[in-house]
Amino acid sequence: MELRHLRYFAVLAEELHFGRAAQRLHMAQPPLSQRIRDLENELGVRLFDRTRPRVQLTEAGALLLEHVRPVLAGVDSAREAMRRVRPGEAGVLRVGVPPDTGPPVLPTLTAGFARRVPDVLIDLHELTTDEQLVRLREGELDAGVVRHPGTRWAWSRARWRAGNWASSCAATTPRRGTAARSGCAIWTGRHW
Amino acid sequence: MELRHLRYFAVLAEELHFGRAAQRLHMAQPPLSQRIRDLENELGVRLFDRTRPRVQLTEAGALLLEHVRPVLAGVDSAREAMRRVRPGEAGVLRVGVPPDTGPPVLPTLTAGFARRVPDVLIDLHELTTDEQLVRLREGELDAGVVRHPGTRWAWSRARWRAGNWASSCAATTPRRGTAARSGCAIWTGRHW
DNA sequence: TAAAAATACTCCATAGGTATTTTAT
DNA sequence: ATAAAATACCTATGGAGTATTTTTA
Repeated sequence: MELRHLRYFAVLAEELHFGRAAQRLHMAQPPLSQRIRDLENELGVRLFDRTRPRVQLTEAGALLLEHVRPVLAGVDSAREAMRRVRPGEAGVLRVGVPPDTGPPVLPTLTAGFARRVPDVLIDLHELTTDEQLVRLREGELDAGVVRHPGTRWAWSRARWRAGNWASSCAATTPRRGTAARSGCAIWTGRHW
Repeated sequence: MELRHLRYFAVLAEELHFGRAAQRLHMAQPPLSQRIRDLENELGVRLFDRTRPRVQLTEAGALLLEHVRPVLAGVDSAREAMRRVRPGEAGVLRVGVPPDTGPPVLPTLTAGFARRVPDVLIDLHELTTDEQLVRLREGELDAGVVRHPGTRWAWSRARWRAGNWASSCAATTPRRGTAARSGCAIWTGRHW
């Protein structure tokens, strides 16, 4: 049993739908089914009832969820504690944002990022996408925020695979001279 | 970050010695060093001080340990809860023990096993090793307890690799007709 | 019949092992 | 010089992906 299984279980317990849960977990549906099956096999207990029209938690599943939630919360708080150990160490993150990014979006982005990465100062620059690309190439920006026409961010999938998934924050490593030189906001160095 | 890393970290934090910790974890020293390094890289924090004559927890390491202990305890209690969900389901475990197994050993074994696997009844039979082997082959026993001349149980390593490590309890799956037919007490089906 | 979960397979990332080197006393 | 941890390299298990089948409403 690994945290992976518990995370998957917790999300599925919320969604009660393998397809949607897999989507939220940025993965395909079959591996999610497999991991849940593995967990059930290891514990020797059926956690979800798939016979009904809708997937439902079994009694055992509900009981497990009560145990799993504090465990996952504990892991999060451990991460958080480790972040606070190195205050300000990570330096400044220079971010480009579209010029017309209004109050509903920008505060949400910065607040969310600051909560996740408290030891990084955000240095915002209002720039068009073209300008952002130029400065990213020049190493004058560490990250760029883009608004995608669709409902999802264009880079979500790629950033997730690169290990830098940060919700609605596009972010690269803040160490100067290393990031952005490659010409995009994806960086594989540090997990946030 | 997976439970694997946290388990390794917790043991190393107790032993403060990579070699001994690896031994306790039934693994070689290099992979332990690697996993600890991975954890340190992911958290961006040094957890152990290797420069001193003895390995020591850093301040960050000590802080992490406080977070990790309740997490691991929570996982254990989750497992425990899942075990209690299926009372008696696992059936009867027929165990052979040497005829001269006295009070200090046998109660420890049975009590330890009952604590780990509360939903299995133990059916003890006093038998010599030869008799045990015969009955294991015939499917009349599920497991055999042997006393090894050395300080460790002969099967420990093998059982660990098979996923059935159970401290000082030799145990196979209690499902009749499946275990022991292979002629030994090792079974890879169910993790306890 | 349509939607959703399970299965079959393929591939790759990561964990573990062995041999060796580096480091610190 | 010795003990211990780190590194290099190889192997293999397990997890994720795609395609497909099964199930059930």
